[in-house]
Amino acid sequence: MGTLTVGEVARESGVSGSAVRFYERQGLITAARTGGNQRRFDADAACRIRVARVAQRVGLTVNEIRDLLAALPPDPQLADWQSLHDRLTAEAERRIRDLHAALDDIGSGRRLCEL
Amino acid sequence: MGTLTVGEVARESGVSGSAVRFYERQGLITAARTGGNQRRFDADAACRIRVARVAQRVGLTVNEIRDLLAALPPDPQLADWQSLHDRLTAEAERRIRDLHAALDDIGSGRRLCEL
DNA sequence: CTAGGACTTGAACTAATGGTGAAGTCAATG
DNA sequence: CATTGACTTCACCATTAGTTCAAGTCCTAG
Repeated sequence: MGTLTVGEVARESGVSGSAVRFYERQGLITAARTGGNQRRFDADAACRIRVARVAQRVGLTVNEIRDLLAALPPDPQLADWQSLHDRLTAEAERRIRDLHAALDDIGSGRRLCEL
Repeated sequence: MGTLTVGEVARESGVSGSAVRFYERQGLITAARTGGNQRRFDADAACRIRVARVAQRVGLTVNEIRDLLAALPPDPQLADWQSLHDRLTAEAERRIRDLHAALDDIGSGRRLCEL
């Protein structure tokens, strides 16, 4: 039973209202509707958005974040957040490894550029 | 005195002809023109493009790569490529540090998500 | 000298990304 | 019961990195 409005979630998560609606359209968060068709969010919505913003810094797209958050059940427990954290961490580490691989390719400058 | 056509640079660098023209428009490479207005590239053009592609993997945009390559003189020497390499490496390392910072933020899961 | 493959331009198009804005509707309060 | 702020949808915007198209021009090998 959601109780939070778009504006409240926006304030709690630090993003704009239009972003909150955008994230709902993209499936990062879900909302119940009032009789007057307004969105009402659960307490974990702002939380999901905060995680999403960190995930964006890691370089995940909104689509990838949707998939990541899809693994999170409604009314998530500590262990659920923990496992999300682990998956995000793993992804960040994978991207760091990719950058190191690019660095190695740069290092082999001769292969990059025979003059 | 450029001698390479668009097609030759494309083959040597592994990108399409339209991409070669695109990179010229964006200032990543420069071309002389024949009497008949065709592009003729110097030997370092394919080289620049290979560097550009690695830079893209590092996450630089075409605009950023233009700025990076702007530091490379015409007829670049080994030391010029070396310094380019160093700047690109520094940029990659900066991005790796950003990812580590994001990882740290994830680590502070409690701050991310008070439930 | 001529055939045809490679080249020229500029504009339109693609496709993804991450939202924002306008016009109109709802709801809580004084 | 009217105001006002929050809400609604959907179309649109801007950026990024090219690709594609058409109509025409160049250049090189035979």
